[in-house]
Amino acid sequence: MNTTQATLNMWKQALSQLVSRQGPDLSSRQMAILLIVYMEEPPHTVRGLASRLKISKPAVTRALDSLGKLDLVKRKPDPKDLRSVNVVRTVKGSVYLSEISEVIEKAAWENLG
Amino acid sequence: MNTTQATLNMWKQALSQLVSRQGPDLSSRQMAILLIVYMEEPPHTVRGLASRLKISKPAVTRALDSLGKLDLVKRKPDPKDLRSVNVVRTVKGSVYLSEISEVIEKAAWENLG
DNA sequence: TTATTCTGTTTCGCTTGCGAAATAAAAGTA
DNA sequence: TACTTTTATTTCGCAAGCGAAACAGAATAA
Repeated sequence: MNTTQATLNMWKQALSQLVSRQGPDLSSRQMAILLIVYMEEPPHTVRGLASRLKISKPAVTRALDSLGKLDLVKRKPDPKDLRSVNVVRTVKGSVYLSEISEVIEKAAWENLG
Repeated sequence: MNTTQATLNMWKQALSQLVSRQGPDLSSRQMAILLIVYMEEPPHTVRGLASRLKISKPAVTRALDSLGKLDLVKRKPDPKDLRSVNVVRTVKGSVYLSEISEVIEKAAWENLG
C-alpha cells in the first residue's frame, strides 16, 4: 500500500461516511469553508475565504448563509472595519467536526491491504 | 499533532485543492461513487452503490448521468442479467483520479505543526 | 466636503439536484 | 402461460446553488 492509495482510501472512507450519515449534507465548498474556519488561524473574512478557495464572494456569502442556518458557523461584524465580517466558530460546529473526524479516523486506515 | 488533526488537515487540504481547481466540480455523492468504483472490486451496480451509500437509486442514476457526461465513468449492461447495469472505469476517470490524488498528496502532510 | 474604493449582500435568470411516485423491461415463480 | 418481483430509469414539483451584475454601506482619498 503506497501513500497515494492510502490518501485516496482515506478520502473514500471519509466521503462514504459523510454521504451515508443522516444529517446536513454540505457541499464541497461549504465543507471546505467549515474546515478552514475551524483549523486555520482567525480572522476569516468573506474576501479572504473567496480568494483562498478561488471562488466568488457571493458564493462564500451563500455558503455562510447555509452554514449559519445550521449553526455550524457564525458571522461577527468586525468592530475595526464595519464593512468587514469575521466568520467565527460555534459550539455546534466544534461538536460536528469532532464527531465526523472520529468516524473518519476509525474508518480511514481500514482495508489498506 | 495527533491523528485526528492530521486526518482533518488532510481532508481540508484535499477539499481546498479540489474546490480551487478549475474543472468539474463534483458533489460529495458523485465523488464518493467515483472513488468506490475506482478503488473497490467490481462489479458495481446501481442498487449496490445505493445501498453502500444509503441513498436512493434515482440519486445514483443521476450521479452516473453526471459522471458519464464527464466521461469519468461508464455504464455497461450486464449480459448475465439485462436488468442490471455495471458501472465501469474509463481512461479519463483514471487520469482524473491520479491527478487529484497527486495534488492532494503533496499538500496533505504540510503545515502539520 | 465630494468622489472613489472597498466589502459584503442581493437580485437576476438559469442549471442542477432532491425525494417520491410512476414507469418499463427483465427475471423469477406459480 | 400469467403473475410477481427485481432493477433501473423517468417524471413531477420543488429547493438550492451558480456567475454576473447591481446594490448599499463604510472607509479612504482628493
